[in-house]
Amino acid sequence: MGRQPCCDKVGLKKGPWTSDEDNKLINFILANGQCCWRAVPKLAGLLRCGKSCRLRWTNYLRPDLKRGLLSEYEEKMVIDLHAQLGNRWSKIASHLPGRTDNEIKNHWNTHIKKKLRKMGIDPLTHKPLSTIETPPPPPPPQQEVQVQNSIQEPEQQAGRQSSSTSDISELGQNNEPETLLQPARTQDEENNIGSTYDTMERMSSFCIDEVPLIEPHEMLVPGGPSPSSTSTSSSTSASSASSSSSYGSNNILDELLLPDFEWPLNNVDIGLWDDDLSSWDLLISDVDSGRKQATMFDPFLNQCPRTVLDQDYWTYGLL
DNA sequence: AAGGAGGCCAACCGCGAAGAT
DNA sequence: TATCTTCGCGGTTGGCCTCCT
Repeated sequence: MGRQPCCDKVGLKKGPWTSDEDNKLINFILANGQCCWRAVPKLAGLLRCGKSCRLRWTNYLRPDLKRGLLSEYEEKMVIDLHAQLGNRWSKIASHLPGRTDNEIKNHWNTHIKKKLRKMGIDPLTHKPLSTIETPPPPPPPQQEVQVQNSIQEPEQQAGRQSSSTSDISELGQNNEPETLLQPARTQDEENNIGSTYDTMERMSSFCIDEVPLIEPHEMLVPGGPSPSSTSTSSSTSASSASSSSSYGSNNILDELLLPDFEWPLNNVDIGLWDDDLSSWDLLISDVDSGRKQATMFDPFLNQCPRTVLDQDYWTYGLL
């Protein structure tokens, strides 16, 4: 059977996204949630294929994304996870809230690989490049246990960053060759890894990876809620937007007119794309504690379709 | 200051998996 | 069961940016 192209190539735009396209996509997804991606471009009024929209959203526009370089701790997690999972970037990314598989993949290829090689470690196998130079491995503790420790004691890890090299080396040496060369794992093993990193995921307490899926019949049709109305203060919150993007998408929040939505700027200064998510946490915890602050979001909550907003994780996640 | 080289990263491509018919 | 559709993943590419000469 012939495989159909993901979209009609004719007439569809490719290449860097413009801020206008970003706005359309953001507005559409904020208003409607994620539905079938194939339908998104049409409904959002974009000349892109659904795949492109999904990528743009997941890799760049999602509000929960962290921007900027991976921290030492995140980097170490990536290395540990890569040793266990191999090039399964999406799996690795799922353990690093706010990071995308693409981002991790890029970081791996551009930074970590080099770092490891510099340290004398083969980034593919996580074993020493030259076994001659390395001392015999210490009595092998369980690798999973080691990883678990590294996750459960982030502060300690940070405190002994200088020893991270040896940690990684040990990790590599402790790996059975077949484990290293066979990244594929059983479901049980993956669950194990998942539980291993639960702590990390809980630490974040903020993951809106799951923008609610909605049924097509629940979807609002373009251009979303009251496209004619203009946001009064969205640009204020955008003042701290990260500059990490190139290709004309910088400061998209400066231009982004979220539908009738005012960020609660009186109390919390939030940069949507700030590296520091503490403001988000503050916001979330405010909402969480008895939802006293729920009124902060009224303007937006009232404007969005119920199918989207009456789900707790959506409310907590995005707002 | 100009030009070249390499780094970096957003986006694209093609494949496989999973679900629907 | 076979075929089709859609989505997600991993590898790769293209082009901007920065550094070096």
